[in-house]
Order: sequence, then structure tokens, then C-alpha cells
Amino acid sequence: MKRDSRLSGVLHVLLHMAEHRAPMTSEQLAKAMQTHPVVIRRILGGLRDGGFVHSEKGHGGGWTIARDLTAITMRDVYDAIGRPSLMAMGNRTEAPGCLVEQAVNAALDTSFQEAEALLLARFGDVTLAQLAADFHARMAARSLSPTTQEHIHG
Amino acid sequence: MKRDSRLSGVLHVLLHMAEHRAPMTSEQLAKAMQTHPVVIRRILGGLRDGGFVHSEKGHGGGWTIARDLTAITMRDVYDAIGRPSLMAMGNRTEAPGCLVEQAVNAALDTSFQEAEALLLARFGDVTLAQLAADFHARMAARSLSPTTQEHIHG
DNA sequence: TTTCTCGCACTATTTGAAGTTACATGAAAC
DNA sequence: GTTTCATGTAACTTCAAATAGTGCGAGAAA
Repeated sequence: MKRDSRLSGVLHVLLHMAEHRAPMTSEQLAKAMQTHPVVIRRILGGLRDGGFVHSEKGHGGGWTIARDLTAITMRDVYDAIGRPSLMAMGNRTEAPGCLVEQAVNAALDTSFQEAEALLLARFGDVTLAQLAADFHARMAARSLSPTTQEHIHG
Repeated sequence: MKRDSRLSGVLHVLLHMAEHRAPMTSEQLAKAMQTHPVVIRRILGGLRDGGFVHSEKGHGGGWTIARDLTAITMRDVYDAIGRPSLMAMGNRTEAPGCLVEQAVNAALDTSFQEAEALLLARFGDVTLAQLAADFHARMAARSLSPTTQEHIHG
């Protein structure tokens, strides 16, 4: 089963934006993410509606982060992209008449719900500021002159 | 993201087999699962290799459960079908050069690993015998004459 | 008024699971 | 032994969902 990488992608984009002071265009972000500008606009669209980022048209326009990084958790981002399902598995039939299947579904659902709850709680614990700090730590570890290092792909 | 229903499907098949004393053919099971016999053979193939079910060719052949239901957990079944990924989300790039992405991956991985561990532990707690008991309880709840009830689909 | 940028509807492509066919293998019935 | 029933497995074919891409409209700055 193929895994959804949207959450990973959005977080990545947000941190790149955070490193930039000026607005970044969809095209710049697309280059960093090795994808298409429209894809960037799509995933950032949800975040704009949630008030986490701001977009501006025309010359000098682009995307900026609208809140302090300490005020955005991974959970917020997850919610903003539409709460895609976290579990890769589901039930064969959602409302089965077969009692055997009902028993199976009940057992699986219990486990999945527990795991989802744990995951969401963990997401709520991590802010973008923490991720940015981790990034800076990695930067410092890689080189003693981080300002001359390239953190954009390629 | 579409969810994998193989685990749900296999458990369903196994419980139907358990209700039957005699071997069940792929065709019978396929009818109960509303699918194709070859699909049944495919999903049961892994369980056969794991020693959980036995298959016999020719007249009177078919599939039987090879162990006591108390000795098979959902975790065993999960392992037998090849441990498909449990989480619907993954990282955009597995071994990124981008330090931003490394920081994101690290944070997500931690959460996902915790959730997976919890899920697997829960799977290990549930035996097929428990699922069968739950099924019988549902059967009793639906009707006072369970032996005349049809538990097969349709 | 030209250029740059996002917004959005629409189309195209890719991908992976599920379904299907075909045929070989083995076991019991007759 | 030959027929029938059943699994084993390797293709091949759909089919649906996710993603990528195109085209054009709208708004803002140069």
C-alpha cells in the first residue's frame, strides 16, 4: 500500500518558508520539493484557509508563514490538510450484515482507534519551532560554518 | 488514501473456516467473501507457509485451520500476510540530503514508530478464539435460535 | 499595459490492488 | 487408469484512486 506523503511534504515546505524571510513563490518551493508549482498551491491552500500561511499575488508576492512557529503544531498542520486517514488498513466492509465480519471489525477498530489517538497526541506535542530548532542543530553538526551551507536541495 | 483490507479479509476467512468442521474449498470461501477463488488462494497462501492453515488437493480437499484458535493471534496473521505497512503516511524521501527534511522525518518517524508498536501489541493480545467467542455472542444476541440462523452472507 | 503571481477547474498519467484466465499438479472416486 | 475435483501459480486485464500537469482567469505591482 502506497503511503501518503502530504504531511511530510507540507511540514517540509513550511520549514523552508520559515528559513526565508521574504515571501517564497510556488515555483521556488516547487523546486525545493522537486514537484510542480500547482502541487504546492494545492497543499498550501488548506493551510491558508486555516490561517497558518498567507499568500499574495503579483510582483513580490508568494507565500509567508502567518503565525509564530511556536504556535503551530504538527497536529494543526495535519488538521489543515484535511485529516487524511492515518491507518493504512481498514475494514473490508464498513457496515456488514455478516456477524463474523462484525466481530472482526470491532476488534480491529478498537486497536486502530487507540493507535490513532496516540499518534494525534504526539503530533500535538511537536511545534514547528521544535522542528526548526532540530534543523539548526543538524546544520551546526554538519558544518562549523552553517551560513555558507546550502540547505535547499540540489 | 485507500486502505488495505487484507488483514480484515483474512481474519474473516479464518473465522468462517473455524465455524465449519469440514475442509472448505476456495470456491466456498470466495462465495462467503464475495470475491474470486484465486484471491482466496492467494491470501491463504501466506498462512499456509506460516503453518496456520492446511490445504488439501483433490476430492474432499480444501482448507482447514491447522492450529487451535487460542494459539493464533491477530499479530500472527498480520505477520503471515507479510507485515504490510500499518501507517497510511510515510516520508516524502527516505534518505534525504536536505537537512530540513531530515528533521521532519525524524519527528514523524518517532510518532509513527510508537503508534505501530502499540498497534502490534494490541494485535498480539487478541486470539482467533476471542473473535470466535465474540461472533457467537453476536449470534446469540440476534436470535434465540442461533442454529437456524445463517451466518454466511446473502 | 505588461509582468508576475496565485486560484481553480479540468485533463492526463501513473500506480497498485483486485479480478480473471489459463494451465499444471496432485489426490480421490469410479 | 481415467475422470473429476481441488489447489498452485503465473500471466494478463480491469478498475479506481492518487498525483501530476495544463490552461486560463484574477489581482497586484512595476
